[in-house]
Amino acid sequence: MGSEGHADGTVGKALDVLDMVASHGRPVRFSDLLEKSPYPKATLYRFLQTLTHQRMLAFDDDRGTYALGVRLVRLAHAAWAQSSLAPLARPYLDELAQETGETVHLAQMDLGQVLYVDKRNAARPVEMFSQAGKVGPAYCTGVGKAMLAFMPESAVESAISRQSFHRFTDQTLNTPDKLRAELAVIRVRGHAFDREEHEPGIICCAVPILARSGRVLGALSVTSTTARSTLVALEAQADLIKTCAARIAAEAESWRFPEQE
Amino acid sequence: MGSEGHADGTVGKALDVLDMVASHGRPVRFSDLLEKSPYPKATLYRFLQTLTHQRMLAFDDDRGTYALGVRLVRLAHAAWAQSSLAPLARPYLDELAQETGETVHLAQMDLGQVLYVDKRNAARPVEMFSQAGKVGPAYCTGVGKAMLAFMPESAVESAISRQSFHRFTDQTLNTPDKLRAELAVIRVRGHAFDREEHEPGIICCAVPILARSGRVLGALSVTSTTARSTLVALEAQADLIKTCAARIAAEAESWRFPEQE
DNA sequence: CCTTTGGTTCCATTATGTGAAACTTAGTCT
DNA sequence: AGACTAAGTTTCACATAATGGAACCAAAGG
Repeated sequence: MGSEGHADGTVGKALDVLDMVASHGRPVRFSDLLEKSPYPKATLYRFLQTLTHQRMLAFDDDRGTYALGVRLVRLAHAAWAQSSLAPLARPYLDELAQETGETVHLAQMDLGQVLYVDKRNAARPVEMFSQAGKVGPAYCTGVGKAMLAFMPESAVESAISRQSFHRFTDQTLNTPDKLRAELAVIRVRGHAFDREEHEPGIICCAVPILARSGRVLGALSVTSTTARSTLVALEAQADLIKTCAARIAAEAESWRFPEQE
Repeated sequence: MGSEGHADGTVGKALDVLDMVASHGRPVRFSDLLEKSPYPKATLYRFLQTLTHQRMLAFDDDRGTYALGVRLVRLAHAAWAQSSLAPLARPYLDELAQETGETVHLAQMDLGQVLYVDKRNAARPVEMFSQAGKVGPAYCTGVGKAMLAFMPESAVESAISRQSFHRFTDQTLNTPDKLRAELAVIRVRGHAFDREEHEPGIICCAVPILARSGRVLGALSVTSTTARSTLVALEAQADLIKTCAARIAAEAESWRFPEQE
């Protein structure tokens, strides 16, 4: 949903419109947007024109609908490629997936939500935007809790205030207090579990990726199913995952200026 | 780079700045951008502030550099998911990759360039340049030529005028006329080859994905290496690829309104 | 033929963006 | 240290560009 407070300036509003189109999920007509938007007809119209002209949106002539444009996919590729974490973590993910034989996720925190930036699937070798770019809840995923546990107090509270605490399964930590207690445990243990808290049958073990300064760069997880593995078995891999995370962190740290020209 | 004519309005300029950051490839300092940009200091500064505040850019405090922000990755996921082609083509790509045992690409045309929107790796993975969101030249790739061959005259000429005709290999079609001649052949034959025109040792066979109206929706290709296969062997798969493309087209066509609410 | 719904254009008003210049650091040289 | 320079940030008078109510147009429906 939109309404993230104050959309500064014209660009802010335009991007807000972009988000509205995105959140609609499928191509959307002018009048549908008009209802959702706080902007008057003419204003919204102009934004859509501009964004379409800029290829951030694509207008389908036949159906009269707007959808997100290809320019975004281009930009996102660049964003992914020049992000500090994902590209350099690639070989490490490969290795970890190899060693564990399970699905591996790399995630970052974005505005209180978990943003998956890369993935290795046990079965399916290469997945792309179908998976990278996906967002998920922070309070009931391994990676989410791993990151929260090591973030500064203020950031954690801000993130907590953004959680829905929807009860996905009966294992879901559905109150701020339960979550805070869990985070304390994770902090000393060094790794987080997902005990079927988000999806029944899905379990995982996750660790944070920490810079030397202590700042949370992201998180790394190994996911399995109750049919195939157990929490105990996953915990046995915890050190392996931690080592991997440490190596990614080290690499990220040492990546100071690959020298220009 | 840049200079795509008229950056309409404030949003246009802001997006222009976004592209400048993207095209730089790695995190960029204010002064570097200042040099490249046509905007005066204060103006550029304000844009960067706004974009950063909107999380379209991320500012690295330690290094004082700007990079593309995570919001883009989110948006791109949505763009990919609601695009008409890529999500519904997924199972077909899986199948084609399975059947051929080779690398499969799905691409669309964007502003005279090839935009790869999905990919399946060969069982024996060949490390190549392409990934979703990546762009490539149209005049020397199989998918590019396949699409051009079936686009309306005016669109083709507009695209041709945007090509660099850089000679990547000695097989590269390096003039508009050579390309036009090749397109005519492709048009009757129904499929395009890449005869190591972009990368030495890399060959492919590509077909367009056409709507019933004749409009080009995208292209599909099977790629291999000269070490492992030949053009003749690839051509033997042409019908298979065409069938696959036809099925994707049919699905795209029938996808009229999955009915709302 | 008249009405409604959905989309596009006009244009006076005013908010917003603009950019030269002044200012504040942080860094370098002597 | 002190003086100089480069890099980044803020100010402010001004003009441009965004705003949105209202008028307009085009299909669909009665």
